[in-house]
Amino acid sequence: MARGRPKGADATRTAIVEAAMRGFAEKGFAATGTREIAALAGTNVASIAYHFGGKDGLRLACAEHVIALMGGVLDQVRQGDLPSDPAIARAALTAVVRRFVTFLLLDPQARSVASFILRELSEPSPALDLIYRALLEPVHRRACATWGVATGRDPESPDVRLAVFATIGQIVYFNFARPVIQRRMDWPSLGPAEVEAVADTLAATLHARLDADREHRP
Amino acid sequence: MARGRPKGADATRTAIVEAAMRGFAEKGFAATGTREIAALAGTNVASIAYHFGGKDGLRLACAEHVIALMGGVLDQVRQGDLPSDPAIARAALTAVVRRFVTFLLLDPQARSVASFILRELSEPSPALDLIYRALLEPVHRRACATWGVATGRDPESPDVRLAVFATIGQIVYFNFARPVIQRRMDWPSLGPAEVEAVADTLAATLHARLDADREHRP
DNA sequence: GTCTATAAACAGATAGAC
DNA sequence: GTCTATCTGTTTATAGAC
Repeated sequence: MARGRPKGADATRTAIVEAAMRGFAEKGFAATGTREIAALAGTNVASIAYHFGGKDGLRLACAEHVIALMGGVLDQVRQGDLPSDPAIARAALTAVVRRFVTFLLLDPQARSVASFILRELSEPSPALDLIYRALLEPVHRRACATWGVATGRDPESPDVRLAVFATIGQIVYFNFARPVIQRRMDWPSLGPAEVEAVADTLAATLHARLDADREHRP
Repeated sequence: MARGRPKGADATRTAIVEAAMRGFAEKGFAATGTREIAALAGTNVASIAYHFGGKDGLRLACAEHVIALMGGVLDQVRQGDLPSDPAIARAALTAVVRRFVTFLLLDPQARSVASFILRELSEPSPALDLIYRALLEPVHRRACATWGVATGRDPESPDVRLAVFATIGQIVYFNFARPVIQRRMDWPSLGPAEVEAVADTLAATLHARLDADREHRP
């Protein structure tokens, strides 16, 4: 049986998860059938129940896949000691924003990952709990800490936490509103040049906000 | 003509659309069954096919409902002449941000409306075209024009258009990421007090960005 | 216009051969 | 582990009574 993909149980698991990620991202959880996923993964329907216990188990496995994938990108954020100098903290935040928006707009895997999280936010499931604890909460907390160093403010104050959320919101918006943005910007395609323009705009907003924070609360 | 009666055909149409909006927003298009919609609307399954031709027709009818509903809110944005003074333009943008975020977070109808648009962005259908032309494009263009007055920059320059998108992104993020935000902010509920905190943060970011724009490009 | 009953296609889960 | 065949329930669409 030549299927064009590696054999073995582990390869099958991976193939199913990746096929499910594509389906869930493009059409949603309920709209993506197990038969469709199995066919896309080059296997049969029963293997989904065998490997994941059912469709819900597959959804959880996708969440773990998302965490592992995004964790690799964001580990650079969580790793290492907190910057001690405001200027360095500011540069670190800028770098994270640029790296994050580049990943979200250019990496082909990012599309399904972001879409998966977005759908979990609309229809919360146990998978969202997992993603929140392993991904969203630690990253947000670390970003708040860095923001605190950059501005001299209390990192866990409501306003700093909200400002960090607003910054994240800007970034992810450019991912999921892509069809509207491309149309309004007259961008036939969204390549590195366009991403740099977006990153420049987001960095400018970030810098303006950080500077304002430092001025008003020294 | 005999209309406005609670039991007429028009009332049935409205009830079905509103029930469908709730279902589509909470669980998605595919996951919401026609039986469930009919039951929620207090009618039977067959009436959906009778009034809308089928489930797809109901989806288009929901898009028109969204446009009509948001049109009422956004007419306040589009109405009147453009401000001529930078300070007034700045105040106008601030007011729009505050009104928009308050609407998105407090109005019960806004939740399903925003969620419907969000799902259209993930799974584009003919409804998205309609919403873009009638709603998103005019509002964004008007916001860019006001931004131009407030900062003295070219309203249709790529960076202004992107900055306006970023501002919009911040706002809508607080709508769809609500479960994550409530959890991280330790907010058991999201009422007027919490919305004001969000609005303050967004207004601060807006002001910082506008001031930076005016300084660097007088 | 509203509703019941039904049709035809679909879903996810599973038993059992290999 | 992989797969076919099948079970059970649900979906949308529709025919026809009222």
